[in-house]
Amino acid sequence: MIFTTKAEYGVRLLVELGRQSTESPVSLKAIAESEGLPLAYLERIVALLKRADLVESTRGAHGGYRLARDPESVTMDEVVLALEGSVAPMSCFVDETDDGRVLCSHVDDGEACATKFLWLRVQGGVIEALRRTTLAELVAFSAKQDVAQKPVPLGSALPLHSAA
Amino acid sequence: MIFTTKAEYGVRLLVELGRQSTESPVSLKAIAESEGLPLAYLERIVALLKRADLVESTRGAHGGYRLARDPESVTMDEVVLALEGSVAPMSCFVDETDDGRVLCSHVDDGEACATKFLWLRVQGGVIEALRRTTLAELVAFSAKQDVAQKPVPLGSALPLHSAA
DNA sequence: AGCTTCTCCTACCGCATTGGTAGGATTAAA
DNA sequence: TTTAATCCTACCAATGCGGTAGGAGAAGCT
Repeated sequence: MIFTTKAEYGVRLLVELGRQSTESPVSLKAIAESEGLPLAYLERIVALLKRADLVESTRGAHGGYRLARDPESVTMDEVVLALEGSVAPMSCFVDETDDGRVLCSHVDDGEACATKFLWLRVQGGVIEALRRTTLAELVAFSAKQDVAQKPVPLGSALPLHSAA
Repeated sequence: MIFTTKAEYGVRLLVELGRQSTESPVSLKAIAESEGLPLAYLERIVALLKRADLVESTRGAHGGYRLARDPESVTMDEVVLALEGSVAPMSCFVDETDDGRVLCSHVDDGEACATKFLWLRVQGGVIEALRRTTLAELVAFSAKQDVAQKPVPLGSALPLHSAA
């Protein structure tokens, strides 16, 4: 498995926030219910997103979370990096640099480490695929599917994602 | 972590076999010693490669393994697929098709699954990176590094990779 | 003030997988 | 018939993952 549920849930959470175009914060409880995810676990996940300045929070009653940046500018490589800690193909890719691109730890082995050459290629493929996907794209995709699958009465006052 | 040590060790094993251009089989013990890997564990890994017809074996004394195909024709996507079982970005990618390209299990969810869209992209990036890397390329890379780092007397009759 | 609704924080826990070991059975060369 | 190798299966410790529990602070509402 490349990613864990932290990435899955975290991205779902961001998409859900992106669908709320309003600037009023959305509570985790609402998201957890609408996505069917455990609230306590989501709390830990959203903390990772906040630490990376991808979401902002307001505490107290009627508080919640909202996106900290324009969805167009949020690329999935930073999102996944914030959630998973690194995008490492192999356990020897532990010494991460600042960027998320990491280097194999046994660079100066006697053995030439042909595998490192391969894993770097794989890592490049993953990061490139993530980098060219923006949050805005995912939000648009999600909205499109919504309309296609279940046409929802627009303009309703639903508590969450009214397909608008 | 994208891959486990099964992929690491398995690829190393194939590269080592590829360096032995002779048609006489190489024992696992020799490879385990030269690569510093546990023999018993390598046995289980090479079984995966054999099941995928990537290596051939001869039993008994002076037996061992050799490549079953031309290294030029062996691409890393089949290798990793044989070793890891699948290249799945997320746990919902379990229903594998014949090809290794797998489909998300909740295709027909009410929720549009924007994440599936993302993970498919990532999976495509990984598979593409693997597919355009051949075993021959890795063998050549390994040999090049060898020469660059420690020039070896060629034509010797050592039992295993004469860099030792 | 006090209650409620949130975010926030930390410790804990069952479970599956991973990486590795042990021990033997089979095959074939010397 | 000994020896060197592949093969096969069961076992095991450690790790990480997904999830739970139980709060402590912050802000709105009455």
